[in-house]
Amino acid sequence: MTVRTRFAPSPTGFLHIGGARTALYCWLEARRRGGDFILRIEDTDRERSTDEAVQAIIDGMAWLGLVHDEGPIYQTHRMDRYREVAEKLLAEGKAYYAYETKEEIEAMREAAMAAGLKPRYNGFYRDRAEPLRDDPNRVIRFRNPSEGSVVFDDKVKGRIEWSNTELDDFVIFRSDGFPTYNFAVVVDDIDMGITEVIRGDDHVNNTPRQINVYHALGAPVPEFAHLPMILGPDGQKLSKRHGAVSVMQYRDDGFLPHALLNYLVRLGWSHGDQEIFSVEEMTRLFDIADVNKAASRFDVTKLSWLNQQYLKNDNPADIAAEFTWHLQQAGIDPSTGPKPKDVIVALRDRVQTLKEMAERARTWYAPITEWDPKAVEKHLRNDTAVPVLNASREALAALPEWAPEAIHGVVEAVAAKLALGMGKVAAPLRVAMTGTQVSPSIEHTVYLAGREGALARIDDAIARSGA
RNA sequence: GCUCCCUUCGUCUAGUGGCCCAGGACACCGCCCUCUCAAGGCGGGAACACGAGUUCGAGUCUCGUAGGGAGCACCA
Repeated sequence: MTVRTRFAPSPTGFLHIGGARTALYCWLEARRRGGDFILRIEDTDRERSTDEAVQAIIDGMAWLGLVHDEGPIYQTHRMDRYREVAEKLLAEGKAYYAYETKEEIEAMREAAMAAGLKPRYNGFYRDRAEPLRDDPNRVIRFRNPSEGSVVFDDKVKGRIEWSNTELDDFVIFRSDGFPTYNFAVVVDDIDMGITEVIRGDDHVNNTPRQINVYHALGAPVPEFAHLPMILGPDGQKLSKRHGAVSVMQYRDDGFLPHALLNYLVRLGWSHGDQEIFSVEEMTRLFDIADVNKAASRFDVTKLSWLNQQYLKNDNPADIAAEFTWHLQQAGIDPSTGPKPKDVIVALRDRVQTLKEMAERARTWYAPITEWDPKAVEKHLRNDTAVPVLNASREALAALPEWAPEAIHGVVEAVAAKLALGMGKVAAPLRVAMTGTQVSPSIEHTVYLAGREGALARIDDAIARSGA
């Protein structure tokens, strides 16, 4: 039987970090085992579900490259099917109608709590052969086994046993005619042939009752794998106050999709001491059974390190498009300066995100507007600055080929000619090119300014030297 | 309250009874390299929650304690 996994978010917001990891694990498990990955939208909560959220989830997954093989399948399109299955259960006596009001149920819960028991439905209508009647409070409840226990072997948590006496006859169809989650998921997972249910561990408690529904329906029970939560850096539940929780926010902040994927795959899973995994390696090495049981914390610092690893090792041409997008986001017109891929080569050892890179690249796409007074004072207004600038200008103007290596040769030649150290030559040039004391290596800094730009900036710097 | 789950350096983790007076990575500190800033190299400090037990031997198995989490809806 082919493996089939699914990612089943409810469309009530953007795709967040936790959901993305769940989707990643589902996707990887399907890929490694040659199976299918299905996207299902759990939109039966009419109050909170929105079309924008559906789109946001699809966009987030597309950016990450987590493509589904089937779907999206919408639960709201399957109402007739849920009804049909509920009718079947009713006919077989595996479910029954109940008529308590919400207030009565609430009173029941409170009484149980007061008695030190867990709040459960008391089964009032369970064995009462009352004729069907119309009632605004009519719901359908599942007839849960009253004895024995449910045992399942969770792929990440291990063996879990649950006594049926802990479970009550839960509602499978609400009075408003909509199915409830615990019922709809089972019907969906059966119909879609899901073999591995991979989801957040906030669902472990639901699993035993769902397994009972599988049994009632005579369907094979799938494998379950419950993933531990991803916490914020402070160990608290991840939320907006921790900063970015939306996957798309990470794109906006300058992270590469595969860097995020790499970070996420290592959060709760490992393969020996390996830290860097290409997507291809992940699909080969990842095994849901190797996932850790304990929750983990989200650490942007390590994500940033990983992001830089990819910035440094990817082919610049491959990330040029993503970088160009960031230039535009920063209000920079890429056509007014050097080729993005050249900028990447110069800056990738110096920044951790594409957003930072775009910011630092600004100096080559527009005239210098701010001169650091300290830089001007220290490196332009001294005895050697003007001679260095003049000699450099002359050599640069005569350079046959405008390339970093050639420019490096010019800097060395000027240093030799004036009997100065490299630093004495690079510093004034750096200030001339950027107005600051910090930039990539001097040959790249000059190169990126372009010949015309570099000569003009040198002239400007000489003017500012006070000479 | 009840049920279930979790617990190795600050963080992510390796570890499946002897290879562990616990390894890697991020972060941090120091040194080296160096045209600035980085990147890189080398080195350093830093953890088995606690207590019993099983065993010749426990981070690894069992029980308990403490701490943390999840769920207990006509929400998913």
